[in-house]
Amino acid sequence: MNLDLVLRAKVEEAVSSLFHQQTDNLQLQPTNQEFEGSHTVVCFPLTKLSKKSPEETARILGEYLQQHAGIVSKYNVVKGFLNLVVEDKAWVDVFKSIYGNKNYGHLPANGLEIMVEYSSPNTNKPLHLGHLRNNFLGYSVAEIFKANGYKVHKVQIINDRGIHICKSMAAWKLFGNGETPETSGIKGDHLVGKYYVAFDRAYKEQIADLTDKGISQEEAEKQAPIMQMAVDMLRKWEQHDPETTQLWKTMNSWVYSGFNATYKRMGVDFEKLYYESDTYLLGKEEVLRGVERGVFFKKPDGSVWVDLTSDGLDQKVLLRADGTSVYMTQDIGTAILRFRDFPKITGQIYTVGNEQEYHFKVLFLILSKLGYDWAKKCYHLSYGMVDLPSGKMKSREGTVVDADDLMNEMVEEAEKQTRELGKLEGVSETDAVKLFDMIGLGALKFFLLKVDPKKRMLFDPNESIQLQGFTGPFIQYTHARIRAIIRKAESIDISVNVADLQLLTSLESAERDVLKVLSLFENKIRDAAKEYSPSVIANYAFDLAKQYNQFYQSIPIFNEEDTSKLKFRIALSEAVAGTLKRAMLLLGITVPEKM
RNA sequence: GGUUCCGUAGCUCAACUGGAUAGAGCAACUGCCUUCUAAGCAGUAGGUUUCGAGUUCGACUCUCGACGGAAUCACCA
Repeated sequence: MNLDLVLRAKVEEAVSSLFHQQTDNLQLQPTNQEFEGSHTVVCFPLTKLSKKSPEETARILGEYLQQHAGIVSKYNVVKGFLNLVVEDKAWVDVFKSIYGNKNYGHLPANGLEIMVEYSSPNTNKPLHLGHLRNNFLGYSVAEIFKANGYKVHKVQIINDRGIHICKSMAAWKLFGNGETPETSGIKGDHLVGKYYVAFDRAYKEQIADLTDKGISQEEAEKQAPIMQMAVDMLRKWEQHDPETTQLWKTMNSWVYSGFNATYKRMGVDFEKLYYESDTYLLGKEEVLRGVERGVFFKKPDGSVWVDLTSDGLDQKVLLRADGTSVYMTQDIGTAILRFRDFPKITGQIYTVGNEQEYHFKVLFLILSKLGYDWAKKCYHLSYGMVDLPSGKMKSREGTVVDADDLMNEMVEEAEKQTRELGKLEGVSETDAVKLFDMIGLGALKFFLLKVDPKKRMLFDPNESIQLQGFTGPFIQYTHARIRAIIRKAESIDISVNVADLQLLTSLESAERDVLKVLSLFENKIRDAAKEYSPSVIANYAFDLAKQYNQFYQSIPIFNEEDTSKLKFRIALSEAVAGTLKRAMLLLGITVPEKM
C-alpha cells in the first residue's frame, strides 16, 4: 500500500466533491517535524476553486477527509496548510506491505534497457580521486536504474591510443632500462605513470635549454627532441610499425592489469569494454553520408563542418582538410556502434566530467540531426570536479590524490579506529580484514556520493576520513546494531510473520516516525533515477538510520511485555536493516553484520 | 569578451523543484554506558541564503543588475 497515492486520490476526490472542480496541481508534501501529522495539503492553490480563504479551504477539506476518507483520524490547520494525521491502523497496513516484500523499494522490470558508460580512463597513468568519483557515480547510477526496473549494460571506453601513451612509451624507451612491473615490483599502471612524469620532466628541461638558446617558447615546445620522439611514435603506431605496436601493447597490458586490481578494489565492473584504438576511425563514413544529405557542409579546403548557429552554438569541424577524424567524429561513430551492439537499448548515459558539457551538447545535437531518434534519450551525466584544499588537482604538478593510495589510507584509518574502539573481540583475522575494507571503502564511497553530482566538491583528507556523523560507517553501524537485535530475537526463539502484525492497534510516535521515513524509499529510488543522483539515496539512508537510532535509544525493545508490540518492533528493525542494506548497495556499499 | 554553471552557519553539504520558524554533519560547549553495540542519543550556540531591485498570498528557489568563483568557446582528447 502506497499511502501517498491513496491520500492523493482521497484529497482529489474531496476537492471535486466539495468544490465541483478537478485540481491538476495538488500539492501534497510531508509534514514538518514541528506539526502533528504526516501529510500536508498546501491549500493556497485551491482557493481559486473554493472561493474561500486558505484557512477556511483547509478546514473544510480536513473536515471532509476526516469524515469520508477512512484513514484520516485527525487534522489541523496552520495558515493555509492542512496537516493530516493518518490513523495507526493504516500505518500498520503500510508496514505490512513493506515487511512482506523482501525486495522493498525496487520496482518491477519495465522491459527497458539502457547503457551506462563510466570510468573511461587514459592508459598513461594510474587512476586518481576524480576517477573515483566517476566510477562510484557511474556504478551507482547503473544500480539505481536497475532498481527502477531497467536492464542496464555497463561499459567503458578505454583511451588506449594517442599522444599521451606515446609520451610514456618514449620516456620508458629512453630511461627505462627494460624495467617491468615484475622487475620493479611496481603496479603496472603506476609504472607507466612514472614514465609519463619522467617524460614531462625531460620535456621541460629540453624546452628550457632551447629557450636559453634564444628559441621562442612555442617553437621550443615543438622542437624538443623527446616530444618529437613521441610524435614520431604516434605516427609509427598509426602505420602499424611492428616494434612500436609491440611496445604499445606491452605497456598497455601493464596498465590493464593495474587497472583491474583497482577496479576490483573499488567494486565496480563492466559488461563490455570499448577500446579507442578500435573505434577512433569510426564515424567518418557517417559524416560523409551527412554531407551528401546536406546535414553537414564542406569548406573550400575540403574540411567538413556542422553549422549549429541556429541552435545557439557555433560551427564545429568534423573532418580535417586531410580527411582525418577529430574526437567528435569518433564519438558519433561509437554512439552508433553501441546501438548496433545492443539493439534493445533505448538510451545511453555518459558519465563524464562537466568540462565536456559543450561537447556532449553538440554530439547529441548532431546525432539527432542525422536522424537518430535515440539521441533524445542520451544523457550526459555530468559531474563537478573534486577540489583539494590546496586547489585543483594537476597530474603534472604532483597534486593528484592517487586512487590506490587513498583507498589504502581509508582502510588503514578504519582499522585504526576499529581497534581503538575495541570492536574486534571474537572476530577472526580474516573477518577483521574484510571489515576494515568494508568500512574504509564505505566511508570513501559515501563521502563522494552524498553530494549532488552536478556540484563541484571539496575533498579534505582530514574530514573525509571521518567515520562519525553523516558518513557511510554511521549507516553501517546502525545496520550492524539492528542485526544484533535480530540475532538476539532468534536466540530467544522469537519469530515474526506478517499475520502477527494484525493484532497491533496503536503506535508510539518514535515508531510512527521511523515508519514514515521507511515508507519513502520507493519514491526516493524513483527520484534518484529521475535526477541521476545517488545523493538522493545517500541522504535518504542517513535520514532513515538517524530516525531509527532515535527509536532505538528511546524504546528498549526487549523490555516490552506485550508480544504483539515486541514483535512489531523486531519486524520494524528488520525492515529498516533490509532497507539500509539495499539503499547502500545502490551506492555500491556493503554493510556488516557486526562492527 | 560570448556561453553555461555556481555563491546557504567557522568548515563540508541539504532544503521534496515557488510553500510553514532555511535543516544536517564536522568543529566548540552540556549531559547520557549495570538494561538490545556510546562509530550512538539528547541539548546549547552558530543565518540579513554574496549584495541590490523586481514578480506574488508566499522567493534560497523565478526575472533583471552588481560583485566573486569555475568550466567552456581547439583541425586536443
